[in-house]
Amino acid sequence: MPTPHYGQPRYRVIADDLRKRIESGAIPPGTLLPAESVLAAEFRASRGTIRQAIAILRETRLVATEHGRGTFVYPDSSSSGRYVGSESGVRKRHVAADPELAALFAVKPGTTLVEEESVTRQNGTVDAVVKVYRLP
Amino acid sequence: MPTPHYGQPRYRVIADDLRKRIESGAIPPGTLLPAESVLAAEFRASRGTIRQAIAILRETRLVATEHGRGTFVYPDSSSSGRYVGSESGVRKRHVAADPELAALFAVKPGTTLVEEESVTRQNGTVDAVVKVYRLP
DNA sequence: AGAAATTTGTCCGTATGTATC
DNA sequence: AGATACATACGGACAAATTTC
Repeated sequence: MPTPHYGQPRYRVIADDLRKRIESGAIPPGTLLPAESVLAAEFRASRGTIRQAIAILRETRLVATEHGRGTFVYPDSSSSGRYVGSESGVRKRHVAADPELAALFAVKPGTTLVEEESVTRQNGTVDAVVKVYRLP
Repeated sequence: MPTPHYGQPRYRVIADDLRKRIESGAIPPGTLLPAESVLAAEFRASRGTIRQAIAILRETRLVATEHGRGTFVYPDSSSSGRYVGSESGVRKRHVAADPELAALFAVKPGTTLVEEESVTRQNGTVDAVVKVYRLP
């Protein structure tokens, strides 16, 4: 079989499919994605292609992968998985205020806050992660 | 031949090597990197491994790749870190890395991180809470 | 405690598609 | 048109971390 990738490449199509499953709640936050080998069988794609798809979800911070464990869906990602910054490395999302933040902002715990996350690097390695919380 | 990758994986070693060539000026800004096939021959690695290495440099914004053309060295971005030292009350403490922070810092979840928290106010009311995470 | 199974990580070789020169 | 270079995709093999038995 040849390798035609008309329009979108397969790994992007697969990534979109998985993203929809996550945002729709079909794969709830905090749970594991099916193993790469399982996804490969389901999509009839090679493991490498599946890994490319998951890499996209990882870049957008929709999931996190751990060696030997699997790929987890991040908490939050179901209803407000928006990625604003295109390439700037700044990611904006809505989070619920924990008791500490709630006290600082003088609101009830659980109130929605805006979190802006940016990453600074030095020689390619992550130097610091900065999170800024504000009221919407 | 097996596939032993003691210590660092090959693609990271190759990425470091290329990064040094760029930072030393051996590959001047604006010029092309050798083609992937050439690098593959030089490092005796597969093209896939070379592509993994270049992907790292791309994430760091050290190079940019264009389809059919090649991989260019960025015209120097040595932007220094911009720091706005707020004024007051910087609170420092140790926290355990959640999966997301762990992934960013490339450490195991649970690893100790230093968290610096500062609060900016306007007329006494909290405007924003800034949290900076670093490795100890 | 230890072995086996599972899962992700790395690496290779090959083939083909697509964009640029 | 032809050559060159990057992009996508496959399949296989082994390494390393985790979980399960």
